[in-house]
Amino acid sequence: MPVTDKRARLVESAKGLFHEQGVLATTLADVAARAAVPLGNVYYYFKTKDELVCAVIESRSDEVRELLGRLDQKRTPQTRLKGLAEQWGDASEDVARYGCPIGSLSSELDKSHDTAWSRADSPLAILVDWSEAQLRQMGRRDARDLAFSVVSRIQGASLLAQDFGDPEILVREARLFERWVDGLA
Amino acid sequence: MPVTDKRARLVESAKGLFHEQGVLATTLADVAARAAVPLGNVYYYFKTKDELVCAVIESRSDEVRELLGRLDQKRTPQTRLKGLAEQWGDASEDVARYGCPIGSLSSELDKSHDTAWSRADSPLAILVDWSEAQLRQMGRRDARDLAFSVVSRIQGASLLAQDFGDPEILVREARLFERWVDGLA
DNA sequence: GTCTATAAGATGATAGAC
DNA sequence: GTCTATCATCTTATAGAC
Repeated sequence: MPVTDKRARLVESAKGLFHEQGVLATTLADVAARAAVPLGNVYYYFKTKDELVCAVIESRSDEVRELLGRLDQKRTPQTRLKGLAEQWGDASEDVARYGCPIGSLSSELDKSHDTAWSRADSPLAILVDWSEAQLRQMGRRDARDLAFSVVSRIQGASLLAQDFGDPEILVREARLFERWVDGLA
Repeated sequence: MPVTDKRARLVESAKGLFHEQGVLATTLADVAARAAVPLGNVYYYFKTKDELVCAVIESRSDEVRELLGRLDQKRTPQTRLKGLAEQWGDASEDVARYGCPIGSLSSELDKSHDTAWSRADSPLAILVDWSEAQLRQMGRRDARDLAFSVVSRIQGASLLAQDFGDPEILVREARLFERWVDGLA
């Protein structure tokens, strides 16, 4: 399974289309077309559509880890947590149009019990674990519960922003979130 | 378009299957089978699959209005809001398995821009409006923003409970939510 | 109103030439 | 490694008998 340019292009294409249209609504012909790869050639890189889905999940997880790595540069756990919410606020236009790239992906895939994608390394789980670490550094005993709360609010706000088609919902919730973090001390 | 027993059975069947498998993953053959109605007969009641989807959305909206009507019996806006979160806590097993029936439905349909279902009467919008009314009765100037926060938290927790396959996440978030409502006063 | 049979089109996947 | 052509299947939707 060589890592060629075409393979990367296919994953990138699928990532975008899965976000915009959903996984089930996206055909391999769509993916191939956007990547400028002939349909039949897709099967050289991915034996099945499920395999392509797995590759997309992995890629999303990598993105999340990269983002968290950048946030880790910030000095305090409080600013790091606020930086997380800020990220969704910055992407609010995109999220309002198509939903959160990782939330909507997880939501759709969790329905099909194809155990191909294990829950262990879900992108959402990475976010929760990281948030828990920040809250623990802040001395919170209930770090785990609060971590779920953190990701909950971001994901819920993303869903509403999408449903109402209004990016401002996400921006306002990010602001409320910042105040909440300040209140934790 | 007569309202027969069969029509009701088809809507009920679709409602369940859309929740368990998603809208796109559910075929009209599935819906017909669960409703014990021959496939061809489905088209007497619904000209297209989209029409059936609209009927399901309407039915979900009715369910929400019914729930909120029951909660309106409670004495204070605080207990009414807590009653809302309690509802999701009670259904946590189901939500952890298949996601929130209205959240996952909205999330999936918001991707397909088929304007067949107007955003005006989305079940989520009904929840937000009602929450806003409660918060306004509590004297909050920022009632609208907080209302989005209320529904956000419930929806976000539902998504995480589904992704982690753990109903307790929803129960714990409901508990945190109750404390938050008490702190608003 | 009800149901069977089937048309029409799309989609995942494969065979095999180059 | 790459691509064309195509198969097999599934799914929405319709035609038309009862």
